[in-house]
Order: sequence, then structure tokens, then C-alpha cells
Amino acid sequence: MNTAEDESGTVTLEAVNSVTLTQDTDGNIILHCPHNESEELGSDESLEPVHKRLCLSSEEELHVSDSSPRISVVTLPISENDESFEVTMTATTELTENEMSEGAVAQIQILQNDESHAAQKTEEVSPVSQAWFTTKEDKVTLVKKGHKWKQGMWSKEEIDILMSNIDQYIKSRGIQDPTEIIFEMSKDERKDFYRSIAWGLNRPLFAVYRRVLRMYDNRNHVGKYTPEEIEKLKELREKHGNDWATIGAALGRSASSVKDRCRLMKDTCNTGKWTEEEERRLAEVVHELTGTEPGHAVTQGVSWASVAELVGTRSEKQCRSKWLNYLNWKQSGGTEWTKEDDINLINRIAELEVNDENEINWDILAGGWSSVRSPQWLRSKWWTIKRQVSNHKELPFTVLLKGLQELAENQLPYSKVVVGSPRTGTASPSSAPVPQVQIRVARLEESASTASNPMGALQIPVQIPVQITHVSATDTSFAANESETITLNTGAVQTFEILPSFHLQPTGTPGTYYIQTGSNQGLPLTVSASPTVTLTAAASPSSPEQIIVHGLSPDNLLASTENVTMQMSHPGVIIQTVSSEDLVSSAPLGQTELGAGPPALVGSEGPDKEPVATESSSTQATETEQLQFSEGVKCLQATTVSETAPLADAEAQEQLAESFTTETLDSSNMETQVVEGSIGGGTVLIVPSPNSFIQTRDIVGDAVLPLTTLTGPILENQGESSD
DNA sequence: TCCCTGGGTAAGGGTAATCACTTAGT
DNA sequence: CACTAAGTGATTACCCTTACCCAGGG
Repeated sequence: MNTAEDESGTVTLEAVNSVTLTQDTDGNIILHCPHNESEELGSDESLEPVHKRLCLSSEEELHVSDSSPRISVVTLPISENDESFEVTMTATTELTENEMSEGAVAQIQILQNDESHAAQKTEEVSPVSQAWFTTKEDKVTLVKKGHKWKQGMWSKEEIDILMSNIDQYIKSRGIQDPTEIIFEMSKDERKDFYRSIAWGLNRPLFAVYRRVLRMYDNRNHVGKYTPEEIEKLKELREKHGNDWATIGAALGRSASSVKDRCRLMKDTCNTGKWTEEEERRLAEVVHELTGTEPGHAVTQGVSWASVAELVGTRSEKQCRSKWLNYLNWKQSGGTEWTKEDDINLINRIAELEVNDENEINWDILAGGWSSVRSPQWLRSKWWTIKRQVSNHKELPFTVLLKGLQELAENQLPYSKVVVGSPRTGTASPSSAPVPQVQIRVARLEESASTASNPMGALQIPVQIPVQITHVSATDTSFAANESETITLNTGAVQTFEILPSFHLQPTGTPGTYYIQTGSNQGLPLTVSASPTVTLTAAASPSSPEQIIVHGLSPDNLLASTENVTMQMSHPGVIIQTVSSEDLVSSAPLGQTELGAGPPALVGSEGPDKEPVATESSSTQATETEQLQFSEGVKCLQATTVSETAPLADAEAQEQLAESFTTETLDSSNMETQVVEGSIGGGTVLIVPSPNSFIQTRDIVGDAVLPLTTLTGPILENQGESSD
């Protein structure tokens, strides 16, 4: 990305390899820009990529929305080592899929702010996120002024923004650990902290505050209480009453944790199945306290603490659960839930035409539906349906819903399916006249992969565990601790995206990470639909660790073993196909695992939480985790080459190819540039690069390399090379 | 003294995940 | 009858909002 700076302090993009626009539930448009050419970002090194204001400067050319007058954006660097940055902008109107479709051209101008947090003081800052407002009056005032804010569970996008803001804040102040600010600093010292990190979040400051405390409190997320802890908790409760802070401190738990646990403890509480007498008493009490008649459905306005008090043998949680999930429905004469209701639910939700699950009014949806036990129960029913799509967490709500609808219409079982969202951006590395840059936002062709997909338009992303192995230029052996091997799976008819924004999770094995595929964002690394596969990297993250691969339509993977041609602009990538049989024979996994991937990949749970995947993949990562491919899936193994390789391209290619094949794959028959051979049945492509990332402008004709199908095992080679 | 700001606590409704048990199918 | 998978109820750790409180400063 090239920029220039004029005397007004305006930094203007000259060219952008690509961007990806995504939209969160609040209509905020997230624009992801690769920033792997930061050295070209203006002539002044001091031009930090922080908090630039991005303005979409031409409505007509932008095609974002006819009614979109102006969209302001602030960029946030993802991290110090991450040269990409994230741009968040709030649009007054929503970007539709069509508007993001191929051909849409945005003109974007980046205005640099001198002060990193100056943007926070601009008019774009939501008064909601800058107000503590604990009183009703505060809220009423804001509502009257037409403000709305987000409630309920935090989305992944929100958490990302929050983390990014915190990261930005601590870096700007030279602080290593945010807990220093949160738990050690005085109010005065952390004066602007919460307001700063709340920027871009349409949440009350207090909500941000609570969220941050929870996230960074290592006494939170401790897990299940042991019987010993329960005993100690009882003692402490007797001693300290409701002083939750003291009890929590004594127990090594957060105050809210011990408070919540105490709510579940009641000496008089029964567990297990409810007796008829208990059920009868619960119904009586509920109707008595709500002033309703028996047989009348009650789902709101119940004080469960009071109910529990009167029921006597059950906690408030038990009472609530029993009532909302069963008794309310039973005593009001409800009917059984059927498979048709499942489909009905999906369709009804779709009819609401909401963009976010949080917008669903479950009360209305449940109204008059005899088989629905309560709005809360209906929501849990939706959740049950939803999570049968293994990658539901990664998918935009609308995509998930559409997928479920189609499956329902086709009467396909929606269990164990993966729903995909094909969307990526194709860069136009144009040299638009200063001070503006043209960014072409394109959609991936749904291509032949859709046609042969029995799930119709459903695209199926594949989450791919990646092992990264560094290779030094002078030592081309594949020593484990300095090698990176990126293992991808692909087929002849396949679409891939390399995503600039991602979550990288260490697996526990040094140099080995998981990379999460996103659902609707990406850089245009595409594999076209034909027996010839063309990987075209229009842009890429700045380092191998940032590569995210998003595979679509694994059905096609299953069938394809034809030769493929790789067109890689990444001169430092070794690409090798791997026969799937070898992979799946050791770790056969179904589609569910493929789509879902390791749980830890689905969003960050907070800095105090270890990724779940770490445990299962520690030392076995190279032999187990990277085997998560469905049967018949052919794999690509891409190995990035160290930046220090000072070799001329042709020489380096040859040299690396030879060493690769000799030492790792026990193969030969390599050629310069076109490295092709039967290495234990496989083929290796090696293209040396001085950089560890793919650059669009590096794409040249002679970088097109044929790649034949591997039939032999590579697995043991991989294991050897990375162990 | 009053009011505002920033921060904090407790109560309680709620969510999401998992465990435990039951039921249906083979 | 045994086994297994799916379904369902119960449980619980954690999340979030609401209401109220308090200290410090202007």
C-alpha cells in the first residue's frame, strides 16, 4: 500500500492491494487492509498507521449506498508485529451484498490524526460508549436523543475491537500488560483508559468496564467448583455473609463467581427429578406471585428468588429452568415439538429479515405457538438447531440462516453440516490519482463448485490446521524449531481465500499454530474451478503466520486428484500436494470437525484463557492436528522460506527444491521454477523469495508452476521434518 | 452543600455448555 | 436383550443489566 502525505497532514493511499469489507451486527463496516508494505506508507517513518480517518469520498463511485453521505473510519493496527491494520467505520446505511459485489469501487481517503486518540474526541464517538450512565435518567436522556446501544452478549467482533483498543492503548503508553492498568493503577493514573478502549463499541462505558474486569481477572474462568471448594465456600459464607469480595479472595475466585455459586447452594434444595408435589407447588407459587390463573402461560415478570423461597425445596435457577422449559408449557396445555416445528422455526426467523440474532424478538416469535414452551426455550431450541452446523460461530447470521433454510427446504438433515460464506475481495492495485485510491471489492465466483455441490448454494469452508516451519536460507534442512510448514488442503475445484485478519493459536508445539479461517473476509487467494488450480495471491498478510486459508466446497475436494497448476505470487512458498489417504488414515475426521476446527479457534476467550486446542495438540500437532482433513481431501503443503535467503530466484528455487526433496521428501526430479516430481508420489513447488509474504505485484507469468498430484505418503516426512 | 464524575458492589435475570438420564432404533 | 445414538431434562459456570452506593473534586 502506497501513501503520500500532503501539507495538510492528509495521508492518501495510492494503491491498495486489496481490502475486505465485513459488517458487524450494528452496521459497522469493518474494512480489513493488508499492510504488508508499511515501508512504503509515506516517506516518513513516523507515520503510524494508528487512528487514521478513512473517508469514503465519493458516494457515486463508492456504490456503498446511495444514501450514504460519508463514512468515517479509524484504523487500528492489529499488533506491533502485524503490519496489517484493521479499519472500522460506521456507515449510516448498510452495505448489502449486492453493493459489495464485484465491480463496486470505493474511493478511500485516509486522513491521519496527529494524536493517536484524537479520533475519540471527534463527533463519531458514540456518547453511549463514553457515558457511564448508571441511572435510569441517563438512559432515558440518551434514548430521547435517539441513541441506541448494544446489549446482551458481546460478539466476537466487539471483543476484537476491545482487544485492539486495549492493545493500542498500552502500546501508546509503553505498558506491557493491561492488568497493570486495570488492577494496579489508581483511578487517576488510568484516567482515560476506559473511555479510550470503549471507542468504537456501542456499549455503555460501564459495560466495557465490566467486560474488561472479567476478561483480565485471572480468578475468573477458574472452572468447576470442587467438593472441597464448596465446603470451604459454605464455611466462608457463614463467616463473611454476603461479602463476596472477601469470600472470593479467600477462595481464589472472583467475587461474582462465589456469589453465583452461592445462589446455587441451598441446604434445603433437592436435586434431580422433580416430584409431582414440587411441580404442583411451583405452579401454584408462580401463579400466586404473578397474579395469573392456572393454565395461563407465564414467561416474564417472575421473581424467581421469591418463587424459590416459597417452593422451599429448589433454588431460583431450578425453579426458573423447570418452569420455562417444561411446567409452563405443560400446565397450559402445550403440544409436542416436531421436526416440522424445527423447519417452521427456521422459516419464521428468516421471515423476520433481521441481520442479527439479537434482533429477534423471541416473545413475539413464541406467541401463539402451542409447541413452544417459552420464548427462552424457543431460543434454546434455535441454539440447538444452529449449533448442529459446526462452524456456526464463524458464520454471519444471515448466511447461517440461509443455509439452514435451504437444507430445510431440501429436507436435508442439517446435522453435521458446515455452512460457508463465500466472499472475498479482489485487489485492484491501481494507481489512482492522488489523493484517492480505488479499491475494488469483489466477490468470489460461486463457480463450478456450487454446481456440483449437493447442498446447493451452500459453500463449505474448511478450517485448516496449519503447521508453520521456518527454513533458514543457509540451512535448508527442516529443523523443527526454525521451520514453518503450512499445510493446506485443496482439490482441483476449489476456492481459497487468504485472510488478512485472523486468530493464530499456538498448538503447544514450537512453531506450530492453528490459523482460523474467517467466514466472510479475505484476501483473494483463489483456486479456480477446473482441473487446473490457480492460486492467485493478490495480496497477503505480512508474515507466514498471518496466512489464513479458507477452503470452500469440500465435496469437490473429494473427487479431485487431477494435476493442478499453482500460480503463486509468493516466491517463498513451497507447495506440495499430499495424498489424503495418508492423512485421514491416522486421524479420520468427519465434516463436522473440518468445519468446526479446534474450539480455540473460534474467537478469543480472553487473555487469561488458554486455547482449548493447545492441550490436545501439544507435541502431537504435526501428526495429529494437521490431519484434520476429510476423506479424499488432497492437501497442499506450503513452506515459507526465510527472509534472509539472498539467492537469486532461479538458483534459490533450485537449491531449495533440491534440499527439500532430498532431505525431507526423499525426492528428486526437480527443475528450476517448475519443480515437479514424484516425491514419494508427490510434487513439490519451490519458489524462493526474499520476503515471507505474497505480493500481488509479484505475480508474474513464470511463477505459474504445474503441480502434479501426489499419491505417496508425505505424512511421515512432515513428522520428521517438524519434529 | 450540592452536584457531577468515576468507580464500585450486590442482586438477580439470563445464556451456553455440559452432564445425566431416558428413549428409540437396530 | 444388548448396545448405541439421539433426545431431553437438570445443572452450573459464566455473562449481563439494573439499582444503588460512595469518594473525590469543582
